[in-house]
Amino acid sequence: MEQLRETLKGHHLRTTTCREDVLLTFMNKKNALSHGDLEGALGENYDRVTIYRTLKTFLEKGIIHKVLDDEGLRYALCSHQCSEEKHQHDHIHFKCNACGKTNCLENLHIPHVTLPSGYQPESFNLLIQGKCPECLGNN
Amino acid sequence: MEQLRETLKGHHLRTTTCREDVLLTFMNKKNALSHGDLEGALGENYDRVTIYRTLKTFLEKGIIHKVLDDEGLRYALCSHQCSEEKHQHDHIHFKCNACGKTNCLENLHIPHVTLPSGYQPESFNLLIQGKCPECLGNN
DNA sequence: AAAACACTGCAACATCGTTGCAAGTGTTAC
DNA sequence: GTAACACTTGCAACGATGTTGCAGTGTTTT
Repeated sequence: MEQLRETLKGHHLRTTTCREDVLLTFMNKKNALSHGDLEGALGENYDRVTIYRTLKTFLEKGIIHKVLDDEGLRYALCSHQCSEEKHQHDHIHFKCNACGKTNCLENLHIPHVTLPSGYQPESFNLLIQGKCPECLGNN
Repeated sequence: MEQLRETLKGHHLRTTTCREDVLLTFMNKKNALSHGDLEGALGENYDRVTIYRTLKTFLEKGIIHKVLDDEGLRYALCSHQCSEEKHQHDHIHFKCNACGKTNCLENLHIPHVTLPSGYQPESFNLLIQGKCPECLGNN
């Protein structure tokens, strides 16, 4: 709980109950969350718009990042310390086609890809879809 | 023009002017297109809903596939012959942050990634963002 | 304590995508 | 060619998603 406040303070944000709750939700559920997920979890306490704005603020400050799969947009906590100035997001995300959850695979990096000449890459994002260990275990 | 009809026939679809026009638009513009792009190009001739349904049908039949970047959902022609039964889409997409266009890089494949044990991958999707040759040339 | 600033909720709006239904069109069989 | 059928389209309505302006409230700073 103190840690939450540290995180917010560290990114120059005021600690409000909404921000604490959103951050807490991200830390409890470990997978990526959509606005709808958060609204489902916290919607009785906070306005839809406030949740949108909280996500936008967290994005700008580098607390969370976007995660994309074929179903749409979600968000997940940044693992390495990102800030407003610098984001480091050459992520691998894994989406399970059985349970539908999407996670960051933290400790992998994306192998080098040789692009055709003339292309100047700036960021990489790999989405792998398949079955996650938990779903395979339940067969 | 005949080729269009062949493509539609080959996927067991009736040839209608809307489907021909949508297909033609994909073949002329080479980058990935959103529903909005198509509505802008063809909206005076066809209803919004019809375009949505055409995209949905093309997706199901394997004529186009989804392309995701940080801005949302687009569609692009399938290069290899996909069908209703089988899609092969381990794609690399390049999105230019200057002009905003997203393209498939056809001739590259995604290098092998070793996943933690327990994960069973089924498909791979790599999005690279940066600057495209055309935009770099204009500096 | 007052002024400046940031956050929230509400209302309204814009965009995006879906569904049901009636009318129209392409395809097949004769 | 024509009739019957199934598929496709346009319209209207709806739901979901995301944004903006503004007034009220709470925080910081001095």
